[in-house]
Amino acid sequence: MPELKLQHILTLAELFSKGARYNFIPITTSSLGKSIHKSQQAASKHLLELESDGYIERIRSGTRVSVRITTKGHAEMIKIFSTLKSSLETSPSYVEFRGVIVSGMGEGAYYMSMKGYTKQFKSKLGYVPFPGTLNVKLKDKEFIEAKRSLDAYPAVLVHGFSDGKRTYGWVKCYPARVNNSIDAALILLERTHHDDSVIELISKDNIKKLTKLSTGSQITIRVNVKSKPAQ
Amino acid sequence: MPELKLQHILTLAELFSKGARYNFIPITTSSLGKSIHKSQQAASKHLLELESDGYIERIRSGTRVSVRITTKGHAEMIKIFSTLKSSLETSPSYVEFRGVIVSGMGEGAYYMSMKGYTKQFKSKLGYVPFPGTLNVKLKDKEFIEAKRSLDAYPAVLVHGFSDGKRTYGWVKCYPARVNNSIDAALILLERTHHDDSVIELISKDNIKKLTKLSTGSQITIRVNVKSKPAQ
DNA sequence: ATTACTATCTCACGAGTAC
DNA sequence: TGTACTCGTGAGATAGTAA
Repeated sequence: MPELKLQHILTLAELFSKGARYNFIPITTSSLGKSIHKSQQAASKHLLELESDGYIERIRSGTRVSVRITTKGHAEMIKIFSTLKSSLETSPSYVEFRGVIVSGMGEGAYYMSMKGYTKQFKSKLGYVPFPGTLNVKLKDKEFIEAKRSLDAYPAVLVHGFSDGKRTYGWVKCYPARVNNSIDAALILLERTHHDDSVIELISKDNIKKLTKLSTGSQITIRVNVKSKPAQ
Repeated sequence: MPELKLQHILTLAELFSKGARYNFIPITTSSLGKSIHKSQQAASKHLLELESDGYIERIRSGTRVSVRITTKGHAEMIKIFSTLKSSLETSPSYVEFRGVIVSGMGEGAYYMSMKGYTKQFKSKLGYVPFPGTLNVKLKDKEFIEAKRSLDAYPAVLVHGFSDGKRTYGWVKCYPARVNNSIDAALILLERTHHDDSVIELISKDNIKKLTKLSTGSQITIRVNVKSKPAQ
């Protein structure tokens, strides 16, 4: 918990940038005000307060005023910096879904077994999925919303195709982990037959068998989002 | 220049810590208030404002409220973090003095040539100094103050000694660079004959000859302070 | 040209409280 | 339990201005 007032952070940072850590740096309140996008008066007050709180020292030589950051000021800055750093770093980079298994093999299974798809699964995911998708019903709004925002993240794109009679839409695959043990892929279909509250998973193996789970069981799915969302 | 209000930084950092970057995290305003050391009302207002500014999203499921940080919120946090990071990193870690040469060889030269000192100089600095100290008169207050605070930093300590008749005080040596070209050492004496506005330098060679400077010339001395001041 | 005072305004915060 | 309204207080910012 920093004792340094939040509104002084940028002022102190500016002084650091000017090299005021170990040397007295001449500075005017109006130039400082410009740097921190505040008025001259605000800059003056900041210096006054930083000084009385022991974060900086000041020296006047006639008209010139020079400022140096104290050890305490340095320490305080590091403290805030570390707080932000750790809060940014401890942030896990996956999207998690929780829900219950609703059906073993829906009609999705049929489509996903078509040659036009399986060829691409093999080359892009490295395997031909077990014939049957696992459908998971999301119960909480936050997971449904999370599913909606998933397509802002990079995915493995399996293109649609045509078999002469009709066309089949694209499939976006998000490598995922089920119950922190089974590798799978969460798939988003161009043409889905489910509402937003259901997600579909494919996997090399039969997830239900491997996990000994059945319809009604609760499961957790994690999708890694290493990179930043496209924007 | 962050658009994020400064008072929201710690709130947003707290949400990051709770893992709200990629997932909706359930949170109550009172627990959040405690975390940021503000009231429940303040926390509520922060969330409201962060939401309307587009830094977070919220979802209510009945009584439960979940929060997720948006890409914009993430970017803004990174921006502030980078600002602080660069201001801390660009900070040079030396103390600089500027002044004019005032005398070639003062009485300091006599003492510094005594065996009791030269033996230690040889072993601790690696050389026997040129017989003669360079005295530099500091004109600006900030340099005089900088000299005073110098002894908070680690130095090479040359112990005092006695020759039977009298004792000679310790000498603190701060490895330094003159005019960014000559290696030397700024020395602080236990018993000095100068006032605070004069610094003394010793060097392996004759600084004046090497730099072709003479009494009255302006010179710059840098003393590295890699480590943090003792405190 | 400076710095920093005074007055004024805005807004962040907490207390109380409705829902 | 929760959230978030209103209201009062005071801190932070600016304009004007003295020195």
